[in-house]
Amino acid sequence: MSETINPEMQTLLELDRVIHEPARLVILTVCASAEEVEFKFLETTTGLSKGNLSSHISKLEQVGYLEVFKAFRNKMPVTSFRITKTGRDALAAYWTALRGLIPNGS
Amino acid sequence: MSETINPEMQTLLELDRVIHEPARLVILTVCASAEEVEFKFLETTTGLSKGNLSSHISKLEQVGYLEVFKAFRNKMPVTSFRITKTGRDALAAYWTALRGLIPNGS
DNA sequence: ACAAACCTGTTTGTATTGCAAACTAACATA
DNA sequence: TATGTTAGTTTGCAATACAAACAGGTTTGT
Repeated sequence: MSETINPEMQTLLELDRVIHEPARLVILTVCASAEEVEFKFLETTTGLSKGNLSSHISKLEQVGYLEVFKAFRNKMPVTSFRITKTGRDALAAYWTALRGLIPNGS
Repeated sequence: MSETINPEMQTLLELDRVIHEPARLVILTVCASAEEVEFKFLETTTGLSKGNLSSHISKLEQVGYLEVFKAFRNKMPVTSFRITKTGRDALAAYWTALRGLIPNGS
């Protein structure tokens, strides 16, 4: 009945959608490159608007890819993030999946 | 005012969203691998539902990445697609962009 | 001849996103 | 006091993704 579905297609269709969103991929990548990252830093390095950044971060927190730390510095709120092991693994898996999908030539 | 934004981040955030959607990436990839592709073939090779497939194809047609040909075979409607030059170029550009983004190691 | 089932797609309705403008809250400065 | 700044969240809207329902026609069975 059902002809076989190309496994590469399957892989593509099963990509982690949380990470696949470019804004979140950027955020997660930045977080993966440092122990701990602050909101303001993310804002400037990514160029995302505060609101957009805030909601994408919420999503990443929801799914457990990021931990959020709230504190005060000079009496001002400072929110920081750390990527979790789950998040790091998910990111690695995403890149691995993509690496397998990209065609060689042009 | 604005501290510089990492150019790799920029690249990521500027990925062609039409192609970035996995379903459409699959469709376009299949279409790029053959002269002409039929709806039914796409349905079975991609595993997408008819409705889903239909609307993604509409989108790809809208932006000029796909041409649509309607005909009848054995009295039944048969819809076929060809990737356009624009579409092929966009797909190549997408892969090129990604290739530059994927980290080497794990 | 007639209806039930099937084929090939499209349209519709819903739920989820992505996004930035508007907002909150607290501190700084004049 | 009031005016602005910093740091982030919430709200509201537009765009998307998705599958269920639908449409138009053909074939099969009786």
